[in-house]
Amino acid sequence: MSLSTKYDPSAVEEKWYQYWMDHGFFHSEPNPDKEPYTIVIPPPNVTGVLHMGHMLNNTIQDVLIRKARMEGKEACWVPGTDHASIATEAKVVAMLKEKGINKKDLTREEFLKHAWEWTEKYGGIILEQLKKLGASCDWDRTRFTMEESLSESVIDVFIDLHNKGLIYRGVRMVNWDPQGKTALSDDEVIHKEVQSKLYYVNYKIEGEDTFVTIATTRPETILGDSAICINPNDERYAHLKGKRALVPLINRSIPIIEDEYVSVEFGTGCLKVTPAHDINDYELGLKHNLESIDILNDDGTLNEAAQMFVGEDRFVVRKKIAKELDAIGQLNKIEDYTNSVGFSERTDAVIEPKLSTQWFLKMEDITKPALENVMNDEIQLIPPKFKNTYRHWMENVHDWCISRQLWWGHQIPAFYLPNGSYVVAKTKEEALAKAQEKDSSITIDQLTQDEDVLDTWFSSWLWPMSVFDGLKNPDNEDIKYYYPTNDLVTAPEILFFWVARMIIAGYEYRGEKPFKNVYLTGIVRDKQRRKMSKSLGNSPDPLDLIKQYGADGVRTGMLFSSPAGNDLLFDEKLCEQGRNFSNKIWNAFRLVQGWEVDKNLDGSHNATAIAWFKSRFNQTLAEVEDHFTKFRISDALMSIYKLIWDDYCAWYLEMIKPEFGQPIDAKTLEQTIIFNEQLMKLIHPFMPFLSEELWHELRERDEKDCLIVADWPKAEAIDEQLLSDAALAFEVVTNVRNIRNTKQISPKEALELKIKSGDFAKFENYQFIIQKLANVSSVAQVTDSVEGALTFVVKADEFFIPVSGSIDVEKEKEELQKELEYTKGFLKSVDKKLSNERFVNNAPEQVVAMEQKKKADAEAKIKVLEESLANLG
RNA sequence: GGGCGCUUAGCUCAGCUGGUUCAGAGCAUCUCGUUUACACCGAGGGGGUCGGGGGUUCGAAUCCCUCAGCGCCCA
Repeated sequence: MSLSTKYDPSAVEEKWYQYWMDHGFFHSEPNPDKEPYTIVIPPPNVTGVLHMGHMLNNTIQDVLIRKARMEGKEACWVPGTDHASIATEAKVVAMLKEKGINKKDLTREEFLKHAWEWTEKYGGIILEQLKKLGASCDWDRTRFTMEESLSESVIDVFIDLHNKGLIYRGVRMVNWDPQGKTALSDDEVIHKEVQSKLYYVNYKIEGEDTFVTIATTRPETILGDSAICINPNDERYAHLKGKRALVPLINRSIPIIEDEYVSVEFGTGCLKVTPAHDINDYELGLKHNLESIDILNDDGTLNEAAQMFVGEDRFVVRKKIAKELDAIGQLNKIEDYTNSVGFSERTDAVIEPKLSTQWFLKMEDITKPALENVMNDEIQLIPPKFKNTYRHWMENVHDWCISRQLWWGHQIPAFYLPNGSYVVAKTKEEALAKAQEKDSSITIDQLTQDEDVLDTWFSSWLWPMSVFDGLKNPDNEDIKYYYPTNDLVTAPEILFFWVARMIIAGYEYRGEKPFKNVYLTGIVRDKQRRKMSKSLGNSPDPLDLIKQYGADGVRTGMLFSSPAGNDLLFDEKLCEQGRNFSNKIWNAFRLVQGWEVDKNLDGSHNATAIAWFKSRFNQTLAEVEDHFTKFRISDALMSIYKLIWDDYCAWYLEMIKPEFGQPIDAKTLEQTIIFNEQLMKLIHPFMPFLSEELWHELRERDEKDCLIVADWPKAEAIDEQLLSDAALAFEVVTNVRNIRNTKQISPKEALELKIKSGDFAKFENYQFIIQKLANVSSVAQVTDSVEGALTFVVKADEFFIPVSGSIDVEKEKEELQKELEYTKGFLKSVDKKLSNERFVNNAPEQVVAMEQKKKADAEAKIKVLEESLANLG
């Protein structure tokens, strides 16, 4: 045997991936004779490198697409990347900074040139890494959200929605990063518990000589106060109703308003309201019609509106103002206090809630079909528990803030006229025409385009359509054939950001869902349940893992424990298990490959083994299909794992294996090779490389005869009787092995087996198998108990193994007695059920019949056990 | 504070609309084994009052209530 005892993935993975690519097996074209099966990849960020989350996500997609391809569908997996405005811009800014270039010193065009260079250099890395994993994407269809065609679609959609009156400009509180000078989305803000101080400040009541004390963590915002708020039910402050107070230091007169929002317990139970600098205060401000006084510049320094400390940083001012308040006797006290403060994910600056004008999309009506069609399962979320979460979000949806203060992205196609009004148009020329309708004297130089870009999600929500050019060219062959796509595999974290919005866009622009099923994977965590992250350094490098365990090993490792929607606690041991499995398959192949054929041999003794495995295979195949329809990918893998390891290797191959060095008959070998091929088909979606390698080792093949495009097996009839008879025979084998183990009899020592059974015929087909697997020299029927033998009982049959030495009669009796007692106890419980009239009357017939069978079996067994005991004396 | 979800063997998890798929799987563990495909292996074994309590039912891991612990989302 020339092949190594260990499977070496590195030798085959590269080879087959290249082969598949060279032969165009990943490529798909619309084919009316075939059913389409489409997946669009959740486009990873161009800034990204492959992490464990991608590994899981893309392994699942590859499993689905490979299975569909084998099933004869026109399988199309569209890959691509996402331009990721904020992340990419931050990377490029940092890169420029290292080169000593400040973004501020660049024009927009200059900056974008750098950004494109960066993207071209690094943007494709993650897709290259996916190839190592084995991802069978149609690389000819690779898309990028910023490429021309997709960008045009984004702009068209903006214009269209604006024309429909769904896009508007409005003021909103955003998370402002004063260092990055941009608004951040909520998920780019990291909240940390911080040790800070609670300042108790006295506000003078206007026209009186009294004070009211208010606690705040941010005394610098006092300068932007526009009201004081008390709880109308708070009797302590009832005397303040309808009065006014004076803002300390600047003596601005502000109203004292009443709102139940104020917590009576917190602080002093009295709240200062700064609508421009706190989201809750902003809401209060809207409700009570208060003035918003924005006292901060974009860089976090105070502006003219603050009247004091103009140009100084917010944190410097915080200290100074405390001193000043103290000096004039209006600082009551300072307490230590722990609160949650938001920090920018990118710059680590403290986030400033800030009012600004942004673009919004009205969500109320446009979301209706998206909600309805998930609720009625037209689109299925897997697992379905996410339906609730989805509904909750959709029913409470806020308008979508779609503008970002960045340059990298799709620039908003709005053009401002000198008078501050604006027109929305695809180009500056079109904008001019529209502007001139308003004012014929406008020239093109007087138009300025909005500086901001659109939220990245505003392009990725079109992804399932735009990758097929379905927006610009809605009747093209691709979109008609591939849309709606079949399955989307993504993380629950972006159910709203992305999935929901794709559904919205799908119905808005094609009147049709973008996909049928949404498979939500879990988050990959480490053994301590911590999310894997770069900053924690707890994530293994996927490419290292692939080197160590092989792509097949890592793929199966990821899938061994990843039920839909549940987090995956990653452990390298899982990859090790995957690698061991690869090796097991490899060695099973080595065994078969090493057999010589003797054409004169009669293999009829293997007929039972072959028939059994056939049924077992089909039984498992049915199970696997069932798991797949429910997206139980882990379970499908586990079924195949057990079929290969337990049924094929441990049972089947052991049954048919010739004596060492002996040849095998042609028929058995051929059948075994067929089985091996069938198994490679089943495992191929999970372990594409090893299975393809063995596919070609098992037989000489034509150039295009590859497993990746082989036919997926079709389930055939299962012989249930055969399977249950075999299970019985296996139980006999296990019992004999167990006796060897407990009695310390060497596996090399052949034993005799005598069976006392009312139905010996059922063992006849299995005689050969039992002999071989249990190392039994003969299987014989007896009518009487055998003296001086070890015994065991299976069902109602008694088995004897005569042994040469003396046997410990007492110990044998003890064991039989134990089993007898257990069976009697079992019978008692069954009897109890059956004697319960209400059970017999109410339970379904089937259940009652089952109980009656249990009773009969138990009684038969008891009889045999009692006889055995009697025989032992 | 509002909403959703989880708790089953040492670990990770199955267990659909109550009844042989009912107490399961994989891993880990223990015993034995350098047999001739594989020690990245083989054979065999042990291990759980299904988070606690209560209820509905002939029958509950499964349905209802309640308590405890944990997690996530929104504010």
